Amino acid sequence: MHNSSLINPQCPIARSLERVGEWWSMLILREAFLGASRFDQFQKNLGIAPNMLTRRLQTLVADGLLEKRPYSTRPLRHEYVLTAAGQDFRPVLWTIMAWGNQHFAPEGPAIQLVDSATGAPAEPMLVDRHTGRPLTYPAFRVVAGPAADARTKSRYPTWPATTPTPNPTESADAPTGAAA
Amino acid sequence: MHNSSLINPQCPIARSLERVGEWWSMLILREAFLGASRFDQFQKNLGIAPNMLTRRLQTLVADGLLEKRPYSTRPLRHEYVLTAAGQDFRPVLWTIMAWGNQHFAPEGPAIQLVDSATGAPAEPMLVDRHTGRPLTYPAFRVVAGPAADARTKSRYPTWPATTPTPNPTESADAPTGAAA
DNA sequence: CAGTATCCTGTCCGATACTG
DNA sequence: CAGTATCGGACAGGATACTG
Repeated sequence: MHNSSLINPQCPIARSLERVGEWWSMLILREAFLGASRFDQFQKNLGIAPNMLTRRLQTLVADGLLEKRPYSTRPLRHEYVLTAAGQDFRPVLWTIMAWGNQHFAPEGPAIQLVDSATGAPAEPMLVDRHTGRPLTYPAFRVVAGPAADARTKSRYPTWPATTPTPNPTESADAPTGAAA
Repeated sequence: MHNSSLINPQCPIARSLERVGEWWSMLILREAFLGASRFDQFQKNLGIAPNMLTRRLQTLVADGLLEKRPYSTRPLRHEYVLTAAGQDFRPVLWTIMAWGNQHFAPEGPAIQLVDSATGAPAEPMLVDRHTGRPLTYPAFRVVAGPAADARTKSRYPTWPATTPTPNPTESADAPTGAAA
């Protein structure tokens, strides 16, 4: 999408999608996590057209997920390495991978997470970093945060649950409370 | 993308992207988690053109993430509810949300995860479901799984680390081992 | 209210050719 | 090897009109 977060410019999901929503972007990041850093590696491993690779690489750099830095000066050559923000995308990729394995890999996983030391397969699960409690629904839910604007507040409950101004179209069919 | 997993048809990330890679798909799922189920709700909350909504809803139903079921018979009306596979997408959305809040919300989070009972903000972290250990890199890594084909095996290390047939283009610059 | 049908535009993307 | 330039096709997506 071009314009994107027309209605919910604040939504962190929409904002993330603006950076990595294009099809190739996530796959390029996947390759970066795999160890690729040079133009050629991305191109061969992905089978992406060079002009598209250039474009996606540029936007990823512009968005601060990859850093372009010279590894040779004569001739001038660059490699593309993950920034801290890019590195932080790893859990997202791992979560997506787990979801894909769960539902779209009837033959079993083609790739999977394992303990590097023992090789034991690991299964990703979300917990709260502070308490360690599993992040399940409806024990946890998504609510408006401190920076929420009026529109966001009207669409997401606020906490504490002071019967937030309900969205008329939704209040009827969200019995236990809505999330995400 | 149309054709998509040209080179890595096995990759669970690519397979996931085939289902939810279109821009609107994830946002529609976000709305579904928020409680939306009717055509009108999706349309109003997203500001999406009705024909696009129809298309995306159809693919999501076809892919088994949403279920279309009648809630009225005269006139015939349908609602779109999350299937089990759709519900399982919630951790993905929450992880993306956390990443977006981390890096693209300088003003603070507009929405956030909280404990439904206490309202205490929660911060998602990935752990292994079986051992509870934090899924960090490089303690954990992505390797070829049991269903990996030849190409996948050549691109991902296998475990135990019997010096997997290294990808010539990558072996040089992946010192500690590559992941994801 | 819950969509379907039609038309149009933008751009993602692939293919190919070219350059230092 | 690491890209840039150009061309064309397919389709996502928007706008609008229409229906029971």
